[in-house]
Amino acid sequence: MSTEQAEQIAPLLKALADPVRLRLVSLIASGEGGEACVCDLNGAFELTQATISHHLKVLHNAGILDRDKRGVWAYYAVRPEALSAVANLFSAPALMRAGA
Amino acid sequence: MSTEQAEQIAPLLKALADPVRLRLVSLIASGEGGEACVCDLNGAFELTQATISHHLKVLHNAGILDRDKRGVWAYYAVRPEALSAVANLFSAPALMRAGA
DNA sequence: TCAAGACATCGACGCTCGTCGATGTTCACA
DNA sequence: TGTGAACATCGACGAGCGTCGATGTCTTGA
Repeated sequence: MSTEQAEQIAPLLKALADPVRLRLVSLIASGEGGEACVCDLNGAFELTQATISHHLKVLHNAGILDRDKRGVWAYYAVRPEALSAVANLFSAPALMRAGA
Repeated sequence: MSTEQAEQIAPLLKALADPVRLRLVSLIASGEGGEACVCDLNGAFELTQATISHHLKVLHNAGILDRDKRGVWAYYAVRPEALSAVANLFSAPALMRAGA
């Protein structure tokens, strides 16, 4: 694994390396159509709306979530490519093995 | 995905969410017998020996690497279970889908 | 017994992160 | 036009992280 590859994938893992954000991704992925409304996500955590919004922004900036504003509501959807990129990285035979 | 699950997996991802540590795991996994000597790892980075030792400790504490001291040298080996746990998490159908 | 080497640990430094209250922005509806 | 609701952004705070030089610990071999 090259330095460039590592520096490309590390931010993805960094965005996912938080319990709240992991649950957010899980909730959104398991939502209807693979998406969820922020209004529903806010109630699932004992955290401020500002904090949830912050975590969603981090996931969005990392390319893990897509944002779609419909009227007053904002919907986030998971980008499956982002998650499969992580899955492939740690599956054999993958980049972690055979001197990739 | 439950809160407990998220709090259990997040530290694993956190340990891997660093370019240096990603390359360390890759180098060790691709080494002979899936292990590598610290003396060889030190030369692969433009970082202090103390910093490499610190990163190895983080990976060891997270359960990703096993440590084995042989005489003067220390060998680190990858625990495949740790990596496959991450791989399975982000593969469909996995915890991230179907309301797990 | 002593010196040198391999690796871990310590203490410190800037920087980033997670969280919050407060405020801003945009939309729907009266 | 104005009011309330949904969501984003801002500024600030304490805590944790990555890195370093210095030092400690352990092993080997002379």
